[in-house]
Formats: sequence, structure tokens, C-alpha cells
Amino acid sequence: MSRRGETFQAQVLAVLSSRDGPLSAYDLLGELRESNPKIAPPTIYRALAALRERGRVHRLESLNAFIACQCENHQHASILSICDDCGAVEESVAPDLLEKLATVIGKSGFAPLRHVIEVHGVCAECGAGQAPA
Amino acid sequence: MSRRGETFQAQVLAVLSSRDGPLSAYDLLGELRESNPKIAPPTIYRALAALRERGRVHRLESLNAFIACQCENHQHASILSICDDCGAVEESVAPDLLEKLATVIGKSGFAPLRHVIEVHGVCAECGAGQAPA
DNA sequence: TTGCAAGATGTTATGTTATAACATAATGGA
DNA sequence: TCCATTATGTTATAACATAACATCTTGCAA
Ligand SMILES: [Zn+2]
Ligand SMILES: [Zn+2]
Ligand SMILES: [Zn+2]
Ligand SMILES: [Zn+2]
Repeated sequence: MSRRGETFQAQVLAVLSSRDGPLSAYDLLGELRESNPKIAPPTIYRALAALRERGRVHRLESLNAFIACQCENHQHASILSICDDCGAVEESVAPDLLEKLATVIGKSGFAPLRHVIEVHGVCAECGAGQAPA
Repeated sequence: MSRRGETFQAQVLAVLSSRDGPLSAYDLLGELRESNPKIAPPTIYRALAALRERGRVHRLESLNAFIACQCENHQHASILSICDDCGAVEESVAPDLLEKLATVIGKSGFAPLRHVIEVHGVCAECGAGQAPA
């Protein structure tokens, strides 16, 4: 990996880190094009792939979008809470829950490798803002 | 909803039910076009939307694909185990796990509305077939 | 019976997300 | 230096999804 690739990764991570919510690959493409107009989609997807491998970025499968990892230790299975109202995403880590999950699905002999756990709902701030049901 | 819409839904559900693994919307489009060549994407997506509302079909967010619900009681939050080797998908229901999940993410005041839980890995059959690591 | 309102379905076009395929350039070792 | 290897750039297109509007049903009221 050479200088330029690292630069793209750093730029992508910087943009993602500056936001509370997720950005699509094409949102990122727009951002990076402000400083380098000739960037094409594969550049973004390559940077995202490298960042995801290093655990610095998570993909939100249910939104086709990406966020920076909010945790100290990257490289973990995360639980993502997505506020459908304001778009904010929060990350939780719960190894015991993953264990329980492994037990549930392991009954049939399934060996888990990658977890996608995304919960849509309403965050505390948005929930408080409006009349309770 | 009139006769024709119901027919499409029934056809889509029939095709999905006849498979072990997921199908994309365009796979389904191809299937239904065999009997009605003029069908367009919105027809498929409308049928899928109606089936999903009734809990008869689940969307695999991490695959952009769909499966028929395998459970007795539809309308439940499900845990989907996806074999990355053979493509088979199995559904589990675990209310106590969902409760635990609600506890974990509820600490910050988040109110869950929809769960996406998809676990990729290797199913028993595929795991047994090959040398252990 | 006829006319209309409401909603379902058909159709066209386009928006959005992602990757294949190949060209070019940088890097480092023989 | 020269070549092999890997990274990056570039073009094109594949795959997934929906907006927007036209048309057709259906049921009801006048
Ligand atoms: Zn993380
Ligand atoms: Zn919120
Ligand atoms: Zn189900
Ligand atoms: Zn398998």
C-alpha cells in the first residue's frame, strides 16, 4: 500500500469521524471530490474495504451506509442502534450477548463468523422530544 | 387489493418457499417473467413489501435478498443464520435474547422498533464436509 | 344505469449502490 | 537496470430500488 491509498483512507475516516450519523459511499465520494474532483467509486470502496478490515469503519447493512467505529478496541462484533428519527447511530459491545446468540444458533451446528446486529428505533433524545405515544 | 396483486404475492411466496436459500428481487423477477414476460421491477417490490408486512417474507439486509418465513407464527423478530458456503438460511426465534438486547441498548434510553440480526458462518453440513481447520 | 372517487396496477424512466475489467504507475528486489 | 508484484486510476456496467405518472378496476351514489 502506497502513500496515496493511505491518504484516501485517512480522508474517508476523517469525514466519517466528523459525523454523528452514517454516510453512503457516494456521500463520501462527494466529500472527497471537493479536494480531488477526479476520484471514482472504486477508490472510495477500496478505502472503505481497507478501513473495515482494520475495524475502523462499520457498514450498516440495513442502510447501505458507513460509520466510523466509536470504540476503543476496534475489531469487535458490534451492536448498532440506529435512530430512525435523527439518524444517529450508537455502538454497543456485549460479549455475553454474542455468546448467547452463538448458543441459540449453534444448536443446529452452525458456526458463526460474522455478526450483523442492527436495531432500528428511536433514541433517547428523539423519544423525549415528542409526546409519549 | 385486487385479484392480480394477490396472484403476484402468491407466486412470489411460492417461488421463495420452494428454495432453501435467498433470492434477489431480480431473481424473482426472472422467475415470474417465465409465466408473464411483461412484469417490471415495481411489481416484484410491491409484492415483496406486502408479504413482508404480513411477516411471510424476510429481507436479508446483508445480502439484498429475500426468503420465505420458515416459522409457524409469522410477525416476529427473527435471527437468521446464513451459510456463506452453501447459501442456506435458517431462522431462529429467541425472545429472551431480544430482551437482553433491549437491555443492552436500552441503557442509553434507546427504544427499539425493528431488529436486524443476521449471522454469517458455516452450517453444520458444510462444516462437517471439510477438514477441521 | 351511469358517472365518479379511490385505490390498485402497469409502465417508463431514473436514481442509487457496487464491482468487473483492464490500463497505468509505483515499489522493491534480482 | 529490469522485471515481477502490487497498488491505483479509469471506464464501463452490473445489480438493486423507487419516483412519477398513466391506466384500469371496483364499488358506490345519484
Ligand atoms: Zn466498532
Ligand atoms: Zn434520534
Ligand atoms: Zn420468520
Ligand atoms: Zn452450508
